Amino acid sequence: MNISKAATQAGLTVKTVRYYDTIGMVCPYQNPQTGYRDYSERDIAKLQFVGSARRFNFSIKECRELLSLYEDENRSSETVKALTMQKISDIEDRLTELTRLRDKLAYLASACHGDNRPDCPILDAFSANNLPS
Amino acid sequence: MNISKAATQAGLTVKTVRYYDTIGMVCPYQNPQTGYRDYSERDIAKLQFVGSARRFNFSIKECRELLSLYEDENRSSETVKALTMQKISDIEDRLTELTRLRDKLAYLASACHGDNRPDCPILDAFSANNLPS
DNA sequence: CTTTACCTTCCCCTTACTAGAGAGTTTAAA
DNA sequence: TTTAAACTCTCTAGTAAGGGGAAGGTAAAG
Repeated sequence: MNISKAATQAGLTVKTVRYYDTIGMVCPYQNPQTGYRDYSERDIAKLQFVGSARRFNFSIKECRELLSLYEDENRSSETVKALTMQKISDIEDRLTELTRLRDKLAYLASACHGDNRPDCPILDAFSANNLPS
Repeated sequence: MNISKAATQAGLTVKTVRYYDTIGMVCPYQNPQTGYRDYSERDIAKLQFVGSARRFNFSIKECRELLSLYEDENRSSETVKALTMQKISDIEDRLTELTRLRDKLAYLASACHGDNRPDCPILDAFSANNLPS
């Protein structure tokens, strides 16, 4: 299967699929005459797997780990679960941080009258360096 | 004031402060003999301002806009408020997305026994491409 | 046989810095 | 006064994860 069909099947762009080859993550057979890549069903499955994991916010490095577990017949689910729990924890930290950020900004916006007068609590807050934490 | 004191005052690293000079955001006087940067009080204020805005998740580009508003005596708070409201909206989109992501991962993790057996619902789910939305 | 739609590699661009090399400068101690 | 530490400078290269586009080869359809 050529690269654009492979990309479509996996819900990725051609650029991304080619990138996954160059970094050694999903490397299809490559015709030595033409240089064209030829994706097998197994390659497609791997691309789909990586695509899913990426959409779950796993980094390329983590995708590599997951992929090797995925390909390992003798794997245990222990490692995968640990990786996933860690990822959940990361996401929750990020959620906390973003929520706080939004609340701060909402507070500032509510205090800003938003008309043409030159005084502005938002800029003042940035400047004063005494933001509500 | 030398660069390391400037950085400390603004709660930034020396590298970052130097970077802000090279990209033309906060450019101090530079001694033509030694090449050493010399930060004025005004420069420090700008660094602090940018530091705050960055901590509020404003991009460098947005910081430039805010900075020009900050420096413009005739600015209106309208623009600043609009920028902030947009940023709040961006953050809320991101919150929604991350929450959904966490819920999906939590669901998968709960289905995974996480022991030494080789079967793993998480990997199966990534592979099957039929994830719960 | 030609046109169009692919494919390839190659290099630069992005964001917002960070790390480190190699060389010059300032400051404080001996 | 010398010397050594602690600064400073520029420059290059790297990060994550690809995107954009050029120059050139190839495949499939008419």
